[in-house]
Amino acid sequence: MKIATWNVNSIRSRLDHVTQWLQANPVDVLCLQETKVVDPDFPRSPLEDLGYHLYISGQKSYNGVAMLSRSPLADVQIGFAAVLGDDVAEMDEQKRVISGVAEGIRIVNLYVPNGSAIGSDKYDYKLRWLAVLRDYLRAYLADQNPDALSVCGDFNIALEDKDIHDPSKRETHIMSSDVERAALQAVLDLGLSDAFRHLTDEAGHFSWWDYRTAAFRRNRGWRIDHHYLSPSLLKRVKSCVIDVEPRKLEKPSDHAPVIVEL
DNA sequence: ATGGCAGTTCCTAACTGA
Repeated sequence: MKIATWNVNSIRSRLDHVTQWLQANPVDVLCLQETKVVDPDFPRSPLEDLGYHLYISGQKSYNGVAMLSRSPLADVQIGFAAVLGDDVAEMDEQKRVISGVAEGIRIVNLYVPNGSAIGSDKYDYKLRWLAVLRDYLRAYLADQNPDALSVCGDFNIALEDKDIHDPSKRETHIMSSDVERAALQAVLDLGLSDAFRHLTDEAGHFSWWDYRTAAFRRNRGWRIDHHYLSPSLLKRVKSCVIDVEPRKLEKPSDHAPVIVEL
């Protein structure tokens, strides 16, 4: 089973890239982030014509997540409140969370807040959001027996220095501060492991490159798009690959897709 | 120290992203 995650930076601007990529890489489930479109305007037909079932949660201009699956997903749940109740409804105003079950695996698709700048209001929101995420994933893990939880998406955090082209300023940079890393690590301490790092210790593998300063050509990137697996799934992982090919196209997303095979 | 690139909308300026 292949599951992919890809921040497309607008599904309408990236529709051709996504359809071409799916034809070459017919994964079982594709999780998209930053679709940037309200649900009635989501370009469903070109993706359904490829044989995918669509599950979407979008908003105007910003954020937005979607799941494409070759087989229908069971028990699709949108937002934190679907699991944690109305106490966290405020956290669902930004559309960043969707999940569903395929082949008995609960697949969660996340777009973690960027955080803007350390100490900003958006940064505080990012940290609060990650605290809610921990409660949300704990509930899914408690539900699953045996454990079968796969969590992917754009995490907007690089956990290790080897996930950053230049870690020299990492403590003052958004996405790499100790506080952000600790907040994500607290989530992972529930019992989730990075599929990519399970398979390689190598530095220099990135999933996002700034549009500016020819960052992709110089491979000045960050590895911030991840697949996290519960223990029983980690035993089944065959590969976890970052596909840099779409990043080479004209008008690309600034992120590359990441594919895990179980 | 700054801005650089890209997408979207209240669209030719301002915002958000990372």
